[in-house]
Amino acid sequence: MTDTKTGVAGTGATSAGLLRIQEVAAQIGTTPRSVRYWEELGLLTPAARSEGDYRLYDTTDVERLRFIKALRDDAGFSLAEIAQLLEDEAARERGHAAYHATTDPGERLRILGDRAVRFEHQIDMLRSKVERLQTMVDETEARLSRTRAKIADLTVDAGAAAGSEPGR
Amino acid sequence: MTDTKTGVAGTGATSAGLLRIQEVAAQIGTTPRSVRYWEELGLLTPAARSEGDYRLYDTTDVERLRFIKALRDDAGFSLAEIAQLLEDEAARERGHAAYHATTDPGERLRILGDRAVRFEHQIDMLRSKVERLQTMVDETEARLSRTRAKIADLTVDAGAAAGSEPGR
DNA sequence: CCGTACTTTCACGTAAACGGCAAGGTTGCG
DNA sequence: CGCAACCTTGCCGTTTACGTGAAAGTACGG
Repeated sequence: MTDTKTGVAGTGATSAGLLRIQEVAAQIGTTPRSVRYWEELGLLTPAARSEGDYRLYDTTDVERLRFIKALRDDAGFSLAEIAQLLEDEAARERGHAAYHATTDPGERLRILGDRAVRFEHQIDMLRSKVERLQTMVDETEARLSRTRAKIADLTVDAGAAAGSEPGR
Repeated sequence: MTDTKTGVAGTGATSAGLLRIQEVAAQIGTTPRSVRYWEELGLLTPAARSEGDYRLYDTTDVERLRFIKALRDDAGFSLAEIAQLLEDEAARERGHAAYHATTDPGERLRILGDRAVRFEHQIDMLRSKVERLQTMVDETEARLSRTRAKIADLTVDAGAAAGSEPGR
């Protein structure tokens, strides 16, 4: 029962922990077409290809795809904006390779510093969106409060006497 | 200098506090075309037309348009979703008229209750989006922390001796 | 080795959300 | 009343983010 992905034919991934496009698409809740399109826009690179040129994805790819989807669905960023944010991520990945390529502590510190700056940038973008959204929530809650106040007034009026018009 | 909107010809609005499409568009930061399109989708109704069929907007219209824009830009909702949320708002407006049309406290309570429910619905939608966004912020912050920890380690290493590889 | 399901690239189709233009009517200062 | 600037309703064009085949290759259990 742990084998949800195999379906009918194929073990899913050739032999390693690599998945084919349909499976990753299903895992993150999208379609193979979208994943290919995202790749076409430079949002990710399949990490590997099979003998017959099948796209093969590893866990970091899946994470990345999930992040993309979240940025699109939850944050409402356009793929172009996401491309900006992931240009950062891509640089980070390349930085990861460079990081292990060097032993120079100074170089490593520079790479890590860059990475931190990129994260801070992402956080800023997300936070500003959270704040604006929160403002909308607050405003709507204020309206709700006013409506509830009116309801309370009316309820009291109904319970007691029917005098003059209250908040008008 | 307080007359930013008039431009060259016209007082902007015929005589009352009503504005023409270009001015409201400018005020909320969009184009007349978009405003007309939003109207076409049923997101709002111009509230008034001039003698020559010019669209005329009042302050509540502007508020509504601002809300629409915020939902689109900040919350990232599609116009279709906004239409859903504003179907509520539209009902609210109609409810407003109905509210003043009746004197029956029971009827008024029902109308206010409906309004409150609509607001709650809107708040729920916005809040769930805030939460998902906040999760993304948290995750990114976690990564930032880890990166900073690495930096600290490296800095200590550099300041002291170069022993074995730390967190690896 | 065979059949079926999955995958590839190419290409065209589409819904959403407008942009832009045309042809004609409106406003309103001068 | 004249004319510049703005508005109206079409209507077609464009960008984004995919959907949907078509034609051909691949993976693999039987």
